[in-house]
Amino acid sequence: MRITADEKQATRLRILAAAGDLFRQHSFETATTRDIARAAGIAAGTLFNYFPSKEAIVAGLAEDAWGKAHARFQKLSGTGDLNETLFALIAAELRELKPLRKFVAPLLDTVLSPLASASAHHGADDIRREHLELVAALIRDHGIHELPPVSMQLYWTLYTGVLAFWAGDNSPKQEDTLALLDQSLAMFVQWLRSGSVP
Amino acid sequence: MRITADEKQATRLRILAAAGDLFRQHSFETATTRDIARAAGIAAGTLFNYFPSKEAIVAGLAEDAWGKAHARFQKLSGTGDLNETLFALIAAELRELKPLRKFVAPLLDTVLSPLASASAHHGADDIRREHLELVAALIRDHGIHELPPVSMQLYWTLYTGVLAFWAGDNSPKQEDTLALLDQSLAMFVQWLRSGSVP
DNA sequence: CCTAGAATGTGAGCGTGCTCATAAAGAGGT
DNA sequence: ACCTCTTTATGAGCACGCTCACATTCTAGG
Repeated sequence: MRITADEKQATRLRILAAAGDLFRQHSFETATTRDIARAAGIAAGTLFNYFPSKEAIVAGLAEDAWGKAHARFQKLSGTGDLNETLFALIAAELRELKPLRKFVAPLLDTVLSPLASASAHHGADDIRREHLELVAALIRDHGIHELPPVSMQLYWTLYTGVLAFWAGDNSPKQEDTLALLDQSLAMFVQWLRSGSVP
Repeated sequence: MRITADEKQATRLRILAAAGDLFRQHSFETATTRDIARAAGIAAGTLFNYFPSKEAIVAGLAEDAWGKAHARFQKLSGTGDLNETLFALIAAELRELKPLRKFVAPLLDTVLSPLASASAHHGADDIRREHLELVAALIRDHGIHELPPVSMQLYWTLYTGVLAFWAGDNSPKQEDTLALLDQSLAMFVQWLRSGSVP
């Protein structure tokens, strides 16, 4: 049984589409892997030839969204101050992630504290690395070259905190999240500057 | 079948002790609820008359530790500045939580983003409320009365971030965690002051 | 064509956390 | 003593995520 790369890619996309639909209609917990497999037209076990775990399916959906957001951000990357630039980046991410808002929580538990778990989670780790490299580059571009050692850990904590809040934010247009994001970045950038000047 | 409150309390403590031992010997995931029940001398189902979920057992262990830490903190609550006071509080907590360090991670996933889930998790929610009230009181005691609206959300994000780091910190005496805690509090307090002065 | 071998699909089955109908065991009234 | 009623303990059983021995399907070499 040999199958073309096209067919494999098609199956992968069918799984992602089916999973997205079911996660939206039900929830991450109530949509079972058996349901997803049936909706994608494959056997229950086959699902795990494509994704090593249920969470990895969400990571697959999320990776797409993050990729799109970064592509879009690179294009209109203006020349505001650091605050505004970071805000624009994360706002772009939230925009792309919006369809996944209700079921990204499982990912946060996985992506969150991975200071010890180097490459435990496959797709999720890439998301983290890519985002952090992008942010580090932006910080450098704005003239801050000597970061306090724990800077990026602190940044990541604040970033995931905003995402966690956003996932449960029921204010009209998730405007409460934007307020929290604004304050988080203000605090972080102020601290960055005060730490690198002396 | 009626049982004295003493017997119930004794069973509860036997469960907590057995669970603590097994979580330490194995891990949160590999120690099964059946194992815990057998070690406590009860049937598998009886366990769930005492704790609504496996995570709730960890919450029970943790609640004890947090309580002890707060009691100890109240006694030697000196009159340092806000930074030092918060550092002392959290350091006291970490000291008491140390035996649980390897398996508190499941709690963080539960306690972490609970901005939406009002009272979803029983013991865990109490831990959060108690800690936040204590911190809010300390902030007030140090002359800061008008908190920016998202202050406590930001604080909680930083606090759980430190705990998550600590849970996976393999540096000699978890000294890396203390460095992160120091910086986190410095950033937070600096931001608090700059926000409440104007 | 045929056949050997490799890659992928399949679903029965495992161990898990947790539930629920039922059994067992007191406390209180007569 | 006896019966009733309430509370707790029990373990068979459920649905889940995931695994693995096997079936199935295609390619390649003759």
